[in-house]
This record gives sequence, structure tokens and C-alpha cells, in this order.
Amino acid sequence: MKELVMIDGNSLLYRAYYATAAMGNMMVNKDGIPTNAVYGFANMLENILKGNPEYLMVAFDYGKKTFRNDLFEVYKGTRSATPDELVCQFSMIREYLTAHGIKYQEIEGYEGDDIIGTVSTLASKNRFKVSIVTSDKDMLQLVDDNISVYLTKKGVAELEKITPEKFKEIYGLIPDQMRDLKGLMGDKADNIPGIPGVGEKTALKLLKQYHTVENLSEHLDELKGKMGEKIRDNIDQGILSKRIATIIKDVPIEVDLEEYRYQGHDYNELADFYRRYSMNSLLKRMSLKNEDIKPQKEIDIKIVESLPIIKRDSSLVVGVYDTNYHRSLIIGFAIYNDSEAYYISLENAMNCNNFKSFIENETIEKYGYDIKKCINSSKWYGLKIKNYVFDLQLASYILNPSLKDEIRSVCEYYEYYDVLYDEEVYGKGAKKKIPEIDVIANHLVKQAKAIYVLKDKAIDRLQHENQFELYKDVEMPVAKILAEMEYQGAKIDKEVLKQLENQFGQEISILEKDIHQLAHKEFNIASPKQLGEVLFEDLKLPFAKKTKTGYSTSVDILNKLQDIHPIINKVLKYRMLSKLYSTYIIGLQEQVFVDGKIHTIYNQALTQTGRLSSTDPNLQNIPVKTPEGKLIRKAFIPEYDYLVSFDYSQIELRVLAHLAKVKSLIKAFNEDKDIHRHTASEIFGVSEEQVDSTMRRNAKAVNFGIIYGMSDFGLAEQVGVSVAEAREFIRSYFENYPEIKDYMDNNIEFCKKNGYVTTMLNRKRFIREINEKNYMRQEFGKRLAMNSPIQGSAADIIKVAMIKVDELLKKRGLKSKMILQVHDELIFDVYKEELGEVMEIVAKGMTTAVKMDVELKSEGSYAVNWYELK
DNA sequence: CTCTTCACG
DNA sequence: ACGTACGTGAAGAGC
Repeated sequence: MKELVMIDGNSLLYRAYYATAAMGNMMVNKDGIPTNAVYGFANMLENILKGNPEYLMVAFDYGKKTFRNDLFEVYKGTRSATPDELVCQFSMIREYLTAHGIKYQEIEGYEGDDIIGTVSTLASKNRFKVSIVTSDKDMLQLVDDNISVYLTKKGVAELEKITPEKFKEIYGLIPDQMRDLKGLMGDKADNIPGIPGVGEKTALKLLKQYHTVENLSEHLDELKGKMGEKIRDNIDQGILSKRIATIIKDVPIEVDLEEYRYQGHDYNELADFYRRYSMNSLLKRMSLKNEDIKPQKEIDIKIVESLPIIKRDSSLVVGVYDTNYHRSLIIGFAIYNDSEAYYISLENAMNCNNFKSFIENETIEKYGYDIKKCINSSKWYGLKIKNYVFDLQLASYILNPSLKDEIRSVCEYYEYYDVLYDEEVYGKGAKKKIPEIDVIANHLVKQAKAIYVLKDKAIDRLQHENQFELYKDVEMPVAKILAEMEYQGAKIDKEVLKQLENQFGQEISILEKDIHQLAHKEFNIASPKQLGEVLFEDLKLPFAKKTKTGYSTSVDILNKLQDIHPIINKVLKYRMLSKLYSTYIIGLQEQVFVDGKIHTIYNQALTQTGRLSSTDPNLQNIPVKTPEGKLIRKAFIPEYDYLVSFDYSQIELRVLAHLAKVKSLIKAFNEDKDIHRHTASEIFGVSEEQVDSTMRRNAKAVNFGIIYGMSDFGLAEQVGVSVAEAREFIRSYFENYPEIKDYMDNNIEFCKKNGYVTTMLNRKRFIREINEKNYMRQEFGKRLAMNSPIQGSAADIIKVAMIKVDELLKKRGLKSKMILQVHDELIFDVYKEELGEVMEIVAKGMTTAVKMDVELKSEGSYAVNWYELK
């Protein structure tokens, strides 16, 4: 069967544009012409071409006016004007297709949709299998047994195939009823009115009963209530809307399907195009496939058994094979500078004195990518790398935290493409293996070269963005401190975990039996699917919420059912214990090294706010909230004499009070008041003595909510009050703290204008959602704009505190070590003779980290395990 | 590999 | 009419 791929040019170009435009780093070619939409489109097209389609065409809209405007004057009338940055890419995309040898069509008075409707119908009749690629759900009306629609997910990178079965699954209708659906509910984006008051829910209900808009119009008298009235009044508009939403299948054109046969591209024409618009990665991708073209001059890599003396500042790459670098094999090392490019295997490196004196030399500067990983992986082999002064990963993360963390992706940000993904070199999953030495040498040296070449570019950008200090004075020192913390590790008492394993194991099996008895059958309690069926079908408990795949059985749902059936409490207990059992009791034991310690890995270049994250294992989510869970903390013991922990008190609220300059809040903090009680007295209009526990609890929830950019609904859900009450809390809150309202509004406004928000130390977060059309996404963007500066500034502060504390500990020659950071808490392994001094230093370092209008407060304690702390 | 659930700040 | 609090990581189920 012949296969025809049809591409909806306009919709994909728009989608590709908006997917990248708000990022704040709009892609341009060397002359400053924007190319992001074409680039995204081209990338997607290249992926489609991997499937070797025999027939291929792209359809475009022609002009603004179509027959739809004759039917309905303001069709697409609400669309804002196409941005200039996109307009100029319309002709570029046509150039691209011509260079690629791909046929495209546009017809006056019609949209691309109509061309696709017409051609696909014809092709289908001629026994073609048709695939339509679009981001427009309207097109789904064309789906049938021969025609599939591929809808874009996430930007244009991923496609979702929609067949008639899939359509039925989603909407419960046949694809042709898409027209009726649009007819009834309308389409805001296209300014199709539909019937006022009818949304997706109502429309689907009506269509399941009446099938089409026309049939509905013949049964108007059956419709009851206000809704019925509205439909009767507006049915003509519904019929018209359906007509507008209907894709034409007989556009007057001559079609010769053979014209769409794709015969491949002319290398030079396409290469010209890519060069003209600086699309180097696509050029490269094409070059790799074209064997006639010689690859660019390779670096002269010397694979050596022993190094000469290296005197120049160089980039140094450590070839770490596994994701956990504390126990990973190192394959080898790459060194690159202006005049040298070396690769040396681990074994040779360990026997090479020149290598050792190079890495240990404290005056030769080294540049790297993820230097913490390089430093620590080497340290396990006794190799001490000193004087790493530049980290391309951290620099790039500061410039834009949303960059993917692999070096290849980061290089693309600088439009540098001569580096491969690890996966391309090592393979993935079960097929992952170490390649030939020249392949690995080439891979690592290319990384080293990229670091060397991009260093100045990154530093320039940091200076230009006023972020160099954040990078140099905060992130770089923190990287080295984290390296030491990870290597130092947290000591574990395995006996504690073994004892808990027994205890919890028994409790779990008893609960399992009880639950099966109450359910009158054996099933897997850990399966939400099976549990849902038992609770809501067998036992017929009232269900509150469904997820995509079935009944929701999460805690907040089950909590509401607690009193209805004795099985619920058992399930909750079972859930809690088995979570603790598998994730912590078993999980942690597996992670203990031969030195009796756990060595986590902090990811310093991942979170969008500037926080750290911890993996392998995650030591930032060790249980504390339930008494059972907290027992796990007994297994964390000092290597020396005591564990010391200091917590920031209310750091995010303090940051907010400072940033928003909230007078009464600043005063309350500086008087060391109970802040939730203070808030309660303000929003409920009573004296602080009159605040009862409920008022305080609600105020606390509001305080948290404020930090998250809460909605009335969200707050209501959280505290268990009505939405109206929640709204009243919020109103009263903003009335009492008007500075906060202003501050939040300003953040949103700034973000809308600039595409990002900043923290106290000028850390940035780009928020593309803020300018999206979709209401929900935009609201989400606003919440991010409100929350990120607060969470991010708190993250800045504790990083500075870590640097100060570390400095003080070292200056005084203390041997006690910082071992853990949990967002607002620092934990130390301390010698008893240093206890007093350490406690004093930590408290001082944390409270004086940054200068603010609000005092920083930190509270600490010491004990012989983590359980006993504070 | 994705989804759901639940551990933390 | 819509669907809703911010940031993470790990485990198990089920496709």
C-alpha cells in the first residue's frame, strides 16, 4: 500500500514558533533573522523523513481571507497579529521545502486544512494510507480507517497517533462528529462562537444523545431548563459554527498524487539553505548521512600511554561510565588546550607521573563540565584534581536553568555542534558498552575541546547578564563544597535498618492478610488498579475522583472514606509501611558503601529554582512526618561523635517579607513573633491572644499558599473549607499585607514583559507559560512567577551560608564536616571537642549569609543520630 | 517507558 | 467554561 504523509504547514510553524519563542533565547541566524520556527519545523520534518515516506506534501493557508470569512465575518478575528519574528519565517519555510525537494501547496480562499481534506480523501479513494501531521485538533474530523492524524505533543518534538479507535476512546464519538463538537462548543482560538453556555462537557453529552447538530435542532423541544433555552435561541449559530468548522473535501484543484512522490534532496541546495540560516546541527546531521562529503578536519588527537609535561591551562574531561560516579569505572581522561589534545586511559593515567602532577598542580587552571563529578569520580581512584576554575555546566545552568544537563545539549545552546550524546557513543540500556579506544578518545577530546572553546563565550554571557558573581562566588564554591560533602558521606547503622525490616515486614504481612479478609479476596494492594476495583466496585464505596486510568486511590481520597469502612485505615497503614519498607529500609541498605556510609549525589544544575536535588539515594526526603517513618532517622549516625543540625526558621516567608518590603511582617519577624499566630490575628481581626488553634492552622495554610501563588480553590482543598471562605481568607490577607499583593503583581508583570523572573542574587528562571494563550497554562505561569523568586532566593541564601560556614570551619582548622543539605537545613558530622565551636560557627554563618531587612533565624541541636535531632 | 503514589522542603 | 498551590526523587504496576 502506498503511503502519503501530509503536513499542516501553518499549524506546525506556529506551534514550533511559540514552543521556543518565549524562552528568552530566540534563535537567530548570523544576520539576526529569527529562525526558531523553521528550525523546529525542519527538525520535525527530518524525523518524519526517517520513516522514508514515499509520498509527501505540505499544505499552507493562502492569505487571511477564506470562504469562512464570507460565512462569518469575524472568523479568526480574535487572533492577535502574527509577530514579525514569525512572519519573516513564512517565506523561509517555503525556501526550505524547495531546497529539500518537497512539494507544497496553497490555494487562494482556502486554508491548508481544506487542501489536506481534499487530497487525503482522494488519496484514500486511491487506496493510499494517509498520515496527517498537525497540531490542530480540528483535523481529527478527517480520521478514518485509511487516514490517521498525528498530533503534536510537547512542542513539535513528539507526535501522538490518532486512529478512529483512539478518537472514540478520547471523546466517545466518531471522528466526523468533531465538526458537531466544534459547532456546539465553538473555538476560542478561531473565534468560532458555538452555542453560548455550552462547553465540552455539555456538547459531548448532547452529541452522545443526538449525534449531530442538525438532529439536535429537530429535537429542541426535548431540551429542558435554562440550557435548553439557550440552545433553542442559538441553534442557528451552532449550525453555522459547524459549517465553519467543517473541513472542505472538494476544493477545486487538479490533483496528481504522483507529484507528491518524494525523491530525496539535492545535497548542495539544502546545505546552502542550512548555512544561510546558521542551522549547523541540521547541516551536520545531513553531512553525517552524506558519505560523499568529507567530515571537517578532525582534531589531531594523541592517544598516549604517558603524557609529556603539560604547562598550559587546559580543559580536562573525565570519562565516567556509570551514572553513579562514586562507584563508576573511569574509562580515561581527555586534555585539550591551544596546542595539545590528549587521551589517556585510566590505567595509564594512574601510572603516569606527568598526569598526576598536571591534575594536582595548583597553578595550572583546569576547565571542565560537571567538575564535581570529575573531582569525585577521580578521588575514588586516589587522583586529586586541583584548581578546576571553570565549569561549563554550572555556567550554562546559571544562564538558563532549563537547559538539559548533557554536554551535547548545552553546546547546542551556544550553537556548537561538534560533540555527540553519550548514548550515541556508548549505546543505551542493555546494549550499553565501552567502544573502541579511538572512538572513546575522540568523544572525550571533543568534549574537552568544546569546553575550551565555549569557556569565554559563557563567561561573556554571564557578565553581560550580570550573573558572573552568582556563578563565580556562589555556584563554583558550592560545587567544591558539595564534592566534599558527597565524598565525606553519611554514616549508617545497618543494624537499625535490619531491625526495622523485621518489624515492618511483619506488620505489613499482618495488614495484608487483614485487608484480603475484609475484601473477601486476594489481590495486590500496591496496585492502584486492583485496589480501586476492590474499593469502588466490590465494596461499592463512594468514589470521589477518577484518574486517566481508573479510580484515584490517593491518601486524600482515602482519608475522606476512613469512617465508612474498616478496610480504609488498614490500606492507609499498609501503604505507609510498604513505602517506608521498600524505599527507605530496603533501598537505603542497598546504597551503603563498604565504608559503612551513604554517598549521595547532589544535582546542582537541575532544578528550575536554584535548589539542589539529591539522588542515589535521595537524602533530602528521609521521613520525618510520621512516628513510624521518623524511626528511619535512627540509622543515620555520626562517623565522629555527634550530628549537628541547623534549620532556617521560616526562610521563605522571611524572604517574602524582605523582597516585598512588608512592614508589619518585617516587624513581626524582627520581634521574633510566632508568625502564623501574627498572620491569624491580622486576617481574622483579633488580638494575638485570641487566636485559637484553628485560626492559626488556617493562617499557616494561607502563608504557605501565598508562597505558592495560591488560588482560592487550591487553598480550600488544602484546608478543607469552602472556596468562598478561602477567597475571603485571601482577600483579608491581601488587605492586611497590601505590599504582598503589589509585589506579586509586579513579578507577574515583569515576567510577562521579560519572559523571566529573578532572585535576590540574580538567578533567572524563564517562564514561557506566562504568555501562552491557554488559560490554565498562563495561570500556572503566574504561579511560577510568584513562587520562583521566593524559593530561589531562599536557595541562594543557604548556598551562601554553606560557603561561609565552610570557610569558617576551614579557617579555624576544624576537622568536623558538613555532610548534608536539605533545602533549609544543614547537617554536620562533628568531633565532640569541636562541638561548641561548630555550633557557634554554623549559627553565625547561616544568620549572616546575606543582608536583609528581615533577620535570618536558624535553630540547631546536636545528638547521636538524626532521629534525636531538634 | 508512563502513570500513580508518596517521601521531603 | 475551565481546572487549579511551588520544587523535587523513588518504587511498583502495567502497558
